[in-house]
Amino acid sequence: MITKVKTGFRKKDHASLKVQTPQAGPPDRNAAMKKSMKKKKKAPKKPRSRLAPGERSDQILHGAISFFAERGFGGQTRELALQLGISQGLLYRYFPTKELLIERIYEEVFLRRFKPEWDVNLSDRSVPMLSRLVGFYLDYATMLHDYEWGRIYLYSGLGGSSIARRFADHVRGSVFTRVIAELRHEWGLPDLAAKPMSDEETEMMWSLHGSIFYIGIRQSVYHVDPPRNVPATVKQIVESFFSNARALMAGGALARVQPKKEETPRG
Amino acid sequence: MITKVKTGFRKKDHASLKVQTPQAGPPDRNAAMKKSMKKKKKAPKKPRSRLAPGERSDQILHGAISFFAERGFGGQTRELALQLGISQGLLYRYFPTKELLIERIYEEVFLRRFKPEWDVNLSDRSVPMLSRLVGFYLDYATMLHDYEWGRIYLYSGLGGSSIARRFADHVRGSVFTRVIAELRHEWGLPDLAAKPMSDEETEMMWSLHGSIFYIGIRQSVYHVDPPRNVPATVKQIVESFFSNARALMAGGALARVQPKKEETPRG
DNA sequence: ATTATTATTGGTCAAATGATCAATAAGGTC
DNA sequence: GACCTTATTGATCATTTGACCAATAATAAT
Repeated sequence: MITKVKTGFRKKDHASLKVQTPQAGPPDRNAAMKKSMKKKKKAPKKPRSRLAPGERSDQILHGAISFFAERGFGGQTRELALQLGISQGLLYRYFPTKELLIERIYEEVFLRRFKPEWDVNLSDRSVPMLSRLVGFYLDYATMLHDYEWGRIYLYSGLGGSSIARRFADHVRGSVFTRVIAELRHEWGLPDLAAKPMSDEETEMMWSLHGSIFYIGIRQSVYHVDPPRNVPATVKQIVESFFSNARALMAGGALARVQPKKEETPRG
Repeated sequence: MITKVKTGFRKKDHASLKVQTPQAGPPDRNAAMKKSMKKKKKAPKKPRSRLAPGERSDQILHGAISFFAERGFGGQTRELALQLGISQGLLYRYFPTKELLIERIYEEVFLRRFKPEWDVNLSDRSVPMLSRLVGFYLDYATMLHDYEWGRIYLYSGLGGSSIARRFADHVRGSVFTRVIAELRHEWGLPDLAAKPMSDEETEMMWSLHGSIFYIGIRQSVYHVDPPRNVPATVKQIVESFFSNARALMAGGALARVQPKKEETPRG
């Protein structure tokens, strides 16, 4: 067996640790602790708490979401365990590898938070179009602006996980399509079956999505002050979108592509 | 000295390594190599290249930007060195710690790419306001849409570096202020000295910034297809902003705060 | 060519880190 | 209250990883 002596210090330590002065202070505190302390005053020896597997698993999962949202997926299992108040080994009883745990997090964060009623409400033509749009984005924004959701979404995308791409594709396929379909109907334009979504329409939607999501990014990533009144700001953005969209969709690509009668299949 | 025997395998290895079959093949290959192989056939023994300190330092810095943009700052110095084609130890001659290297990257990426002429051009009143605005954002967007810039900006923000926050503050203090000042002048509204930037104006600017930056994010983070024509899309976004801004600034907060007489200053 | 300078390498250290497991004890059952 | 099941712990392993350094060799100076 090897007696570890704790002599080396990484350069990093000098810079990042708050107070780590080699000279002065209790000399050789580490070695002293190793030898003398059998029962430590601190860490009041909390009794083992034994949870039902389901509960513990949930607790770990949600703790891990909060932990990895903060630290990124490079965060260490030991620290996660510490934050959860359990031993590190226990993590591996419920999640065989760190990677599997992360997969579960993706599932929980991305798949569980997309509400089916969004699609339904967006299509409810008994409600005025602008109200539907504002109502939807106000609710959708609560997901986009969620601290953990936003950070995990970015971390997963930066890390190259396909889940992020798939989520973006899903947004485009559901939200974008539904909104454009309803706007087309609202303004008496050809429906999507007759004329597929144009690049301009897609970009219009991305722009709307981006400006609303960015409200969350600037908070959760850059810690810049949020809008004084978030719902009012979202409403404002959606209203601006709505008023611009009409001109763009009616006079823009659609009008340019369809009529002209020389380019389209001859009659 | 301890003879390493390489018996254990991490779970991770089973999933990620391509071919690592313990049985079969040259037995005890590692130990064999240690003893027998002096000159290896592979790795054609490339001659040492000796660069001037300045050049090597630059090469490392730019290689590190590309490397960390891809892997995040958790990327390992060994792999960075491999990608650079130099030994890992050499990194430490030029950058005493990984942390210092990262600091230099921030400096290079954030401080060096903000062009002073942006501010000048935005204020050149001999050019029509909308042209100035479009021209500025087209150029500004090339920075915002740069793959490395975007990813490093996000990684630094997520990692908690204050540089990201400071950069955002700087954008607000320079770009936002300049644009609003010019728009106020353009439309005969009170200047910023008379009436400070309103929350609505600030949010309007964030919204514009967000939708343009998000074009970059969706590419560099989520690998979603970019707009067919990026400059045209940016131009479109700026034009929409411009047409909405007038109504918002004239009829919105400003009018409400300043004169309560008639909603709009003249009509 | 010979020598001096120093950029570069390869090997190594200590701590960090994902993973494993035998021993332990909490909580239910009878 | 004794017994049994198994959730939990703490120590430990093998590898990874930031950092360090003595030996080496590329280039300039003489």
